[in-house]
Amino acid sequence: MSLKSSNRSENAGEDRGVQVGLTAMLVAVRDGNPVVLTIGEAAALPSGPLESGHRSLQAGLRDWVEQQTGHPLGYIEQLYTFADRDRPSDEPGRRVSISYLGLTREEPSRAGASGSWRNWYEFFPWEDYRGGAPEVIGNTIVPALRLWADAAGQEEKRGKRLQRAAISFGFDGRPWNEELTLHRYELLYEAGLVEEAARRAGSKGGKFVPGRAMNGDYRRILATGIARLRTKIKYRPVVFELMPPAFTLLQLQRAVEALAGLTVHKQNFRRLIEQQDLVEETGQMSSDTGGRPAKLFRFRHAVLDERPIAGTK
Amino acid sequence: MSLKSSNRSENAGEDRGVQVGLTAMLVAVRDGNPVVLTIGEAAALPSGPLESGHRSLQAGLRDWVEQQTGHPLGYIEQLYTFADRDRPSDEPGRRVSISYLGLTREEPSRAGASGSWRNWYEFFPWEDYRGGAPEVIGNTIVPALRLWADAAGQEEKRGKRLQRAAISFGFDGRPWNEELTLHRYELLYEAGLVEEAARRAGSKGGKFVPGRAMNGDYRRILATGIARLRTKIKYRPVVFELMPPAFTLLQLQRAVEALAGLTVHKQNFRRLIEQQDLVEETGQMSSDTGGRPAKLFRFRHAVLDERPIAGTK
DNA sequence: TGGCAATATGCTCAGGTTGAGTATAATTAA
DNA sequence: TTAATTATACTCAACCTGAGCATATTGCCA
Repeated sequence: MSLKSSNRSENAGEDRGVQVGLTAMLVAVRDGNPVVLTIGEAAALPSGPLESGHRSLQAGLRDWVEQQTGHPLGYIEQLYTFADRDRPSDEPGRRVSISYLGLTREEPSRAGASGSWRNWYEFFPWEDYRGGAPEVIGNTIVPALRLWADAAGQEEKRGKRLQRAAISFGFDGRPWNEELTLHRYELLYEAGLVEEAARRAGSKGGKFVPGRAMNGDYRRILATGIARLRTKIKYRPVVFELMPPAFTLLQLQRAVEALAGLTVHKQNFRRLIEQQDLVEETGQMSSDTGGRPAKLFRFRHAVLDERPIAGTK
Repeated sequence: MSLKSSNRSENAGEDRGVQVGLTAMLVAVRDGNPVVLTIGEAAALPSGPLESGHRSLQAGLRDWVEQQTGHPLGYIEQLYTFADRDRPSDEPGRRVSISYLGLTREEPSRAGASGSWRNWYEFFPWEDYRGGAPEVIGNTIVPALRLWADAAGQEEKRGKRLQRAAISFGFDGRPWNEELTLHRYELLYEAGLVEEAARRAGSKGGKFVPGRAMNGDYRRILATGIARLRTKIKYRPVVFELMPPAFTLLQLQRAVEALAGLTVHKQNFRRLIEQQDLVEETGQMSSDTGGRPAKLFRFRHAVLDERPIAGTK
């Protein structure tokens, strides 16, 4: 491989190495809402550099999250790796971030715990369809995206922009697709409708769509995680990572709805869960339903061994 | 964040930075078989370090692949990032690898092209179900996995191992699931049935399952890419990245079958493709079918803009 | 005490999707 | 001329899915 050595001379930067950062999006469900663990006024996610003392990427991540939030990590999976796009080019070295999605039962915070749990719809108000189409879409987003489409020079480009916007946000007769969270955020970013985009462009101006902005790429990581989770609950029983040991079917349904940002048909939901043998009765009943008492169920952990696909779809 | 500074003193290694490697699994379909681009006697994949001259991760990857193989990259997507597990702990610094999947129409190699295209079933002979269950599964793999299960101490552990093996490889009455490629490779690795596992453990011995081994984690990356592709063709029209500009429906079907390692029902396949409007007639006919001439089709690129989900399932 | 609101739970049904097959057409090679 | 090979149209039963109706238990309140 003579190529390597010939190339090396041109790029002195290589020897300096690269800063590798680990970032976690930690999710729980609280009071029927999806929440994420944030630090620093909800503008950042728990994160820190990969160090030589870390035995693995996941071990490093656990280290940082526990140090910064006092919260232990349960189920985690890798989301995406990217080179920071907000990094000024004159800085020495560069930064690569590896992001992870973690699921947990949100327990009462322990000694030394810090950070705050935020409803993820604070960051993405347009993603919550549980009460029907969010008003922000019709009031603000669609008009703004129409303006953005009109700003395209040629007619053809205008049509493409409009079509993409309509598919992403479900207007002009198109259906809402809850899995497109990342597409939607990227579209808003491209259209300059989120603060992060203006920040990067250097321009402070513009009118932004509602929704709390974050530092760097953090909100993008959230969007990636939401999209991943919304896809994954359909074919893997990951919701149960977010549930207490015993729960009613309605509680389970509410958790799924919280993540998906959609309501589902109650009877069909129960049919789905039961015919897949995802749960078993504990024998107990819950009486604090506000109506007829409900059976309590627990997750059948054996399904993890029994079948490669099983979920809430 | 006082935590950071307090931590930094304990880990001098952090300042040295980390070597970040970029690795590509480049896929094409040739003569109805899936092929991957390898270098160095088919024991490695095109790869190289991220350098400061690279504007992005993808740009860096393109650089290395073009230098090492002379082949330009088309469609690419990120696969997974991992810290090398074969790295001796006494080496300074550490290495992080970011792997990508690339799809291309395999064109006649250009000037300066090197590397060789290999049928991916050379590396995973047990993954090709197109001619029915591969003999290697019944002859070699199942018996070896039964021995491995028996070697478990307790009865309960033995049962779990056997169940996992049966699910992965589709025996004991369980169906074959072509998407479990990565699970299968990891199971064989855990059972010590692939050369890479023995290499890592230091032991040279053991009898291995047929299939060409590779250096480092390369075969694991291949397994990840195959699994990703087999999942993805079902809901995104990525097969067309691998097809020539015009093709018959049977050629398209053969490409899908090559990737999935399965045969499909011809009439139903056509129904699926046509009712999704994935293709349009070119008006030409192909006469070298060996039978009745077939209409030639091209991919309707507009579907990429029209719908978020569309594929061969 | 009786009615109402809220929830739980069982069942039906129409429409669409899917897997598998039959039937027929148009070529080439022997 | 026949057989082999591929293309293409159509059918059908089984299953899955979305939507709704009906009834059962509870707490709360007038």
